[in-house]
Amino acid sequence: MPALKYSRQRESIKRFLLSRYDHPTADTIYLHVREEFPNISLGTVYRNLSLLTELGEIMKITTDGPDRFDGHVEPHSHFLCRKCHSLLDVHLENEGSIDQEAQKNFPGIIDGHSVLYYGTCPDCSR
Amino acid sequence: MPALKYSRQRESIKRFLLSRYDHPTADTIYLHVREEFPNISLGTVYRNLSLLTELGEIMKITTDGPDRFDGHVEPHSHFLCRKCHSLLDVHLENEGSIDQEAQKNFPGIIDGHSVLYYGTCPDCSR
DNA sequence: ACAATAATAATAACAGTTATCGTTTCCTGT
DNA sequence: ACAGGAAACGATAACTGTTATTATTATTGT
Repeated sequence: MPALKYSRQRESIKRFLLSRYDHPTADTIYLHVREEFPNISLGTVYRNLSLLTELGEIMKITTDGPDRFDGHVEPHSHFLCRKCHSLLDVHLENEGSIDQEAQKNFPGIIDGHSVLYYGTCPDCSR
Repeated sequence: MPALKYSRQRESIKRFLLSRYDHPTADTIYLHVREEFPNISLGTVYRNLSLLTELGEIMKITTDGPDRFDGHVEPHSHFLCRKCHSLLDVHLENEGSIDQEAQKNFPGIIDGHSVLYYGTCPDCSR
């Protein structure tokens, strides 16, 4: 693995994700960071999102449609609105014990999980 | 919505999924069904997988990489091996109460969920 | 058997993402 | 401060998985 080297673009991507709670897509991130770095490339955004995900500094959320990214890595779950496709945070009381619970009925080694809820978000349900 | 009309190809796809517990991808399904229908098209496979999913007769599992399909629709969760990418079933004791649990801390309407566990499968952990 | 229409096979188009490659930026040692 | 090496960049091509298009075939109701 090559030595990590600072980049202003990566810094900016991470700052943006930390300021947001709506789990933007790579494209949304690209459009935003472009205001600070007008000729950043979409490839740079993807490369840094992968790198930051590997480093554990951000979290990638795979759903139907494009991947979404979260700068807040404390364990929590997500909710996807079937109508407007907004992705919201859900904080479970037992987030920490989910793996052990499943481990009881499973012969392999469980070291993580992701939970995605579906339904209608507050805005769409009125 | 147009009236549903029988097709032998769709029947075959569903039969295959019911016989399997390894959650094959569209491509795997295509390769298999081709033994019975040598000139079935990959598009036909995708179209029928979407249709069967909408009808609730099968279940689509979105992960990193290609979508995978499950002919067994009783509520249950899944485990993805980080090493060999095999996808296995996990049966939780409280599968039915997961939505209500999360509903306590969430202002929208939750009507479903999907849980994906990560780790090392029995085969890979030795 | 016939007409209506859903489903098909073949293939093009598409979305999201990853890879390539020549140039720029960052870092380290002098 | 400067130079050399390597990581990161921007531009763009390539790739993967999936959906859309269209002319033909299969299914269904009369």
